[in-house]
Amino acid sequence: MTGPGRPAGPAADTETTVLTAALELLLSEGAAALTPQRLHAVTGVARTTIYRHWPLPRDFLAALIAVAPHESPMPSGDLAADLHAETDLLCDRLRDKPVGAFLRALVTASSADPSCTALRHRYVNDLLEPFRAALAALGVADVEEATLAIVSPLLVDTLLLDRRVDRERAHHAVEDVLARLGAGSAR
Amino acid sequence: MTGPGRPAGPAADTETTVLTAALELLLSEGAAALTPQRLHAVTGVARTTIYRHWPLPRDFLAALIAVAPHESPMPSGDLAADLHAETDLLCDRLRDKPVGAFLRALVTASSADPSCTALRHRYVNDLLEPFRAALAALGVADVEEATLAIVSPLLVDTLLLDRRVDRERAHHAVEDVLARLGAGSAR
Amino acid sequence: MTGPGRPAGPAADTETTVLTAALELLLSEGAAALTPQRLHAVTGVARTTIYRHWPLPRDFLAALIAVAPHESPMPSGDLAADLHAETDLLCDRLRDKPVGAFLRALVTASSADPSCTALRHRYVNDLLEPFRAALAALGVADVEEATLAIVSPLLVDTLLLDRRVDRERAHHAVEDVLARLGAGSAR
Amino acid sequence: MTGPGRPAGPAADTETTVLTAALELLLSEGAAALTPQRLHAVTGVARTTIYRHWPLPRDFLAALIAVAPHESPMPSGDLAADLHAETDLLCDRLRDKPVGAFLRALVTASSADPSCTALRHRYVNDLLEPFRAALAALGVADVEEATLAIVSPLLVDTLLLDRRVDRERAHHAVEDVLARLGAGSAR
DNA sequence: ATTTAACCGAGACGGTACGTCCCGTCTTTAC
DNA sequence: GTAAAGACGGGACGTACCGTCTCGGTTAAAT
Repeated sequence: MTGPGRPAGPAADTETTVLTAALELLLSEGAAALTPQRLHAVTGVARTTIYRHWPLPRDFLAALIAVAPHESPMPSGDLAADLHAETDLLCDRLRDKPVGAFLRALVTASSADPSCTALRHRYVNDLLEPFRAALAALGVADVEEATLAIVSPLLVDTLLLDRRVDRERAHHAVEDVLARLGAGSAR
Repeated sequence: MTGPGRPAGPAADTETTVLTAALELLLSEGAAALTPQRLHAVTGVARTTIYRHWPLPRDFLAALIAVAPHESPMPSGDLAADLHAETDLLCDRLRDKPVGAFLRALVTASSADPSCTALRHRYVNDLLEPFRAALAALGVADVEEATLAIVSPLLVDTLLLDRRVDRERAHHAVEDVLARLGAGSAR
Repeated sequence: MTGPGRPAGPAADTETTVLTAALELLLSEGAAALTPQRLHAVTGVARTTIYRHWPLPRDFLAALIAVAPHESPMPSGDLAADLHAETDLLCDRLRDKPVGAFLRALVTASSADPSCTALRHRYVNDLLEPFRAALAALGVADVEEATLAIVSPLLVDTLLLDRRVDRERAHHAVEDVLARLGAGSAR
Repeated sequence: MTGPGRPAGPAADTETTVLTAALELLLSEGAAALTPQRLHAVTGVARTTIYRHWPLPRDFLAALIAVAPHESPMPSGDLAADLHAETDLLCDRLRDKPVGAFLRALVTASSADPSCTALRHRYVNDLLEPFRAALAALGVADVEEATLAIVSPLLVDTLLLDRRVDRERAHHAVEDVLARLGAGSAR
């Protein structure tokens, strides 16, 4: 219905103001701080307005994830090299980048709101996807096992042990997978 | 109306009553439900009493972990067989046993209360310790890497992807480690 | 269960609702009943709302006193007659009118919260003021002494002895003051 | 920590210990502070013990009043002089002596606990009694009116206006009563 | 130019939970 | 019998958020 009146002018930059602050809050204080009250206090945007834009708590996380860049910078030719590059990228994103905070936030949020688990699955799968693709292209037998063999130590180090990811071990794991691949194909 | 004053009769064993209910709550509704109010509603124990016993939220988790059994039932002779047994045990504990819930709870809790991270580290390390010990006894070069190679896929499956642990892949990972050990010693 | 959120419809006039009930409570149960909890139970207004309007206990008393009428209905010509009329009015207000309850409440409240003493002084002085003015107009030597000679027996009867004020004695006291005035001027 | 159980040695004189502290508390913080909890904190006497000795809050006040000395130091011969002496005594007791605090406490307490009003009446009447007796002996017509004419200004000054009693005015009131008596008897 | 819809701000309100404090009763242990 | 220590249920307190709703004011199209 387009009667007389102002059509959907996306109007102010409220959204970006709030989401920027939301990201800062998420990184500095965790997912529990992502509350309308808190965002109002930080941004000055009225509480009412925030509720209008993101009625449910999970909407903040969803919006943040939607905004976050998913760049997979890998148009190389060498499949093995690509795998190493992808590993390097993930290590970077897990260190001081929002990925670690996002993972914690998603675990926390879905413990309170089951409707967040889907979000969490999507986010983790988006992290794993490049590895699955690369390993599938390499002809690995059990793609999922190989993917987790490379990625899961990094996640556990970050999420459960608060250790900095060990780049060397990560590449070592990649080489193991590739070695097993060669041995298998050579057999 | 029961009027003021302590109820007559010998006091019920408050601690076990509450902790039992707390465990049930943790398993059924997650860490966010582990609140004095909720425990009062479930157990009938007065809110005040609960605060008296566990003044801080983290005290519930600490008490539950302290109570939970840490049985490591493995006095076998064959080191490799022991590793497989330990793996089986962990798979069991991650399925329908409290371990998964504990991990989620610890991640959630330490996101709100930094003083819980120490608890989380201790708990995860207690999970990893048997593997570290077994692999060290076997003479593995990088014990930590091998431990995570076996355990971390299981944790990621449980914690982030809500998939049931894949026992077969777990044992496969154990064999890979053992095979690499043999190859390394043969080299 | 009505769910969260503000109830629909234009908000009832909360302030008058609560203050009316507060006055009734004060008269029927004394100052100790003037508590947010109690007012919530009586009026149905949410406890939170009550705290928003009157954050401190003394705010109830202040609001009630501010609302209570301070009518001094006396534009007569005969000064002596005016004094008797004022005395009658005070006797009325001390019987079954809120003044007695206010006095008790103010004594009670200022025993717990010293910031109420100022309120009490103001209230008592407002009671005494008409007498001071009338006696000053009559040229009484020690206005304060004469004022208290008339008023204080009434206050003590009401406040300390729970006796109904004795109108006859009050007027007798007025006449004594006037007589002494005549004797003094005649001397 | 000495653990539960009655401590060794002959029990200290609990009653006087507690009542002494109670008096101090009453004078320094008002009647609202006369609570078992508070007295335990001050005296170290176990809460249980305090409840056993004074089950109701009003029991503290009753005990304190019972202990307080009611000395009426007046074996003179001259009735008028005795009245002035009694007035002086009351002025003294209302200044920095417990009487003022007792009065406030009794008003406060009876606003919460109606069973205290009887106590209050008794206490006030004990204050008035010497005056009533003296005035009756002098043959005053309306004893009650004369009593209040002398005493009530002092009480109002102390209780409602927080002013120091005006000794001069008090004696002036006494003389007024005596003068009226002479005039009446001379008529 | 005037309508008209979309948006924002400020704030009131009912409600739930929190963590604390105190109350008054009861138990247990010790003298 | 009396005292101390302490556990317990209960009630109230004051605070913090939450989520909903009302009421104005502004702005930018569309008529």
